[in-house]
Amino acid sequence: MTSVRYDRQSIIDRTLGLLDDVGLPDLSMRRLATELDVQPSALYWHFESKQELLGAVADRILLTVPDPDDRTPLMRTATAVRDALLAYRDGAEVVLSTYALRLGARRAQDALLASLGGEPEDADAADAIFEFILGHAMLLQQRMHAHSIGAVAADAADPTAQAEAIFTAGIRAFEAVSGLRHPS
Amino acid sequence: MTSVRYDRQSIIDRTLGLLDDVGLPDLSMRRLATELDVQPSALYWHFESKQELLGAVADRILLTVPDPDDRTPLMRTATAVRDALLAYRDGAEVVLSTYALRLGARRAQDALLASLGGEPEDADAADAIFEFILGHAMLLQQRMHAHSIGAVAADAADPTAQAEAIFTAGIRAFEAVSGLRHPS
DNA sequence: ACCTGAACACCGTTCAAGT
DNA sequence: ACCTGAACACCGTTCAAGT
Repeated sequence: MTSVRYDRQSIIDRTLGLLDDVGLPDLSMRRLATELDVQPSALYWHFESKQELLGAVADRILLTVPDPDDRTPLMRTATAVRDALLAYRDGAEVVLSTYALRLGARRAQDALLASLGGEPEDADAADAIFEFILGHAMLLQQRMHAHSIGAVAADAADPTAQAEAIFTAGIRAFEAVSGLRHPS
Repeated sequence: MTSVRYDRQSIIDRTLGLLDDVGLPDLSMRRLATELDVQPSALYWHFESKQELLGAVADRILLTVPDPDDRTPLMRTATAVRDALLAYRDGAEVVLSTYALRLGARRAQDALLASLGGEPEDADAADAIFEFILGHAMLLQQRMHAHSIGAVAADAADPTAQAEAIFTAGIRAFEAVSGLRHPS
């Protein structure tokens, strides 16, 4: 009967797993505690609040975004950010809803800025691109869920199909602007 | 002691008011019921669920967006959509989180498409713009709240300042693309 | 038609106390 | 240092019953 011990890292891992299984609305501290075979109050030794835990989860989600590199084309970096958000169920909402206090989000913005050429004058554009990707990914995951529970009109097509075209249209617009300003 | 009666419309109005007062995290069916001097269960005669009520609120938030008009410049329409989302506390999150099942969201997309010229080939771009505005507004409201409770670094400036520049950078990118395709 | 009352199965969080 | 046990103040939702 050796009692299991957890550190922040392992709790974050298990939270991500549970998130993928049940989705954000059903991700409760009590349910996570049950999953870890621990009392709910035990979690509060490691994290100050649910918010702080979700913030750490958000940082982890964005950790797979590659390091900034000004030779990576914008479309590639943007796709990497999007895919990081889509890798876990409700990932975009987790990042979006804990964003304000996040430091880890800078990682994504830095990568996008590097892909734009790294000029400080493009910082606003990089932020705008990140905001577009976040909105896009959250809406897509919303629709995927609505589609999976059949809460949507029967004529509704698979949401991922059109999403790709919208994503491309969005990123291309930013590419164009960046290309105009820095003609190669 | 005449008992007050409510219809969906008046409940939606009061919900919007309560949302503005307490924010989405504290907007509960029980609290709303107390506000209306009614039992919580009474709300379920008018609305199937909290989700459905919030969906109706989301539709109402977007109702102030002007009717589609292809003579309205994109920046003007985009600003109208953004301002509708910012008009109530956590408005962007309410719209974003109930979007999938919404019909009312088409209103905003239609207005944006009209401002792009109304060509069907620009539908993806119009959707992308809407996604950008949603992401932008939600992030901004997040930051505004974090700023107001002082949950953010002391060196952090007022979030609305930079937001305007980011918003402009985003919409301009889409303007440019539309301009390239339909030269006047 | 519209609402009350009571219940069911949950929440996040705190805090003394244990080991 | 790390966790338990018990409590506090809440949730969304259902449903019989009232008017």
